[in-house]
Amino acid sequence: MSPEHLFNLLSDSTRLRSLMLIREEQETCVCELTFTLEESQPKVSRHLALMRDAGIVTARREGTWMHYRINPDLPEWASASIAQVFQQLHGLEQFSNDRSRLKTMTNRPGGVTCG
Amino acid sequence: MSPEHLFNLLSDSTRLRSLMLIREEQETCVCELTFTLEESQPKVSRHLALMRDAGIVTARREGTWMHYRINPDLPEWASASIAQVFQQLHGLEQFSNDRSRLKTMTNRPGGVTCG
DNA sequence: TCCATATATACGTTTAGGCGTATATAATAT
DNA sequence: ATATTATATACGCCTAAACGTATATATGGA
Repeated sequence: MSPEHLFNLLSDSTRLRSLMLIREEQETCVCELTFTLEESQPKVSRHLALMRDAGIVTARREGTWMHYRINPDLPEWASASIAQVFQQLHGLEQFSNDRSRLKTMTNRPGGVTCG
Repeated sequence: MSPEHLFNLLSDSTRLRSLMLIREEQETCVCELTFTLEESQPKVSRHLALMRDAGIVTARREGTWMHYRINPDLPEWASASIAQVFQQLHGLEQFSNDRSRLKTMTNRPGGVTCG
């Protein structure tokens, strides 16, 4: 993955907000993202697929749920850039609002089942 | 400027390479960028105009030359993100090659004329 | 005034990318 | 088998954005 490609993925609102939540929560399923972003399920899935295909996130199935997390095997420049960027964006209102909204969600699927 | 917008600007190769050089050199004129990137003058100018319009770089005229530098008045999250990202990308071959090529350029217009 | 150099912009074309909607797949439960 | 829930993908449409080429603007010098 080239830097240009990474930044292109970060340049869409749905993807950036999703990624911020995924990172915050370690792992997030599609239904949590559609709820939080208030976007349609196909829209969220499509954007997650783009990030998955690019290798920026990985997917894990648990029953009918798909849990997404940031790919732990990203090249150093990529994971460091993401980590630092997200630290800078964390305080912005948009992302703060998203985190708050996710907390209001009921019936969230359980988190990591062990390791 | 939104984070999405910033990342969109960083997602094009011509803009990203230009910005890396501008940051490295503090200030860079259009002719230095067209020489280094081996791209057409209109193409480089167009991309610089996009970054200028977005407020990510500023332009300073000196005779017929236009010198571009990173806008010192960017919001904190933006300037910090750029600084950290660029630190991570600095070692990548593409940008290292660009820096080397710029050094081979003769007749470069003089740098900052004072302050 | 006329020319050369450096840079910017306009125009038309082409491609990439996002969207809504419909539908397909996958797992689970009845 | 069928239904339900969660997710993914396909299709057609529409807009944004990049490109090459031509041209306009701006500065400085003869």
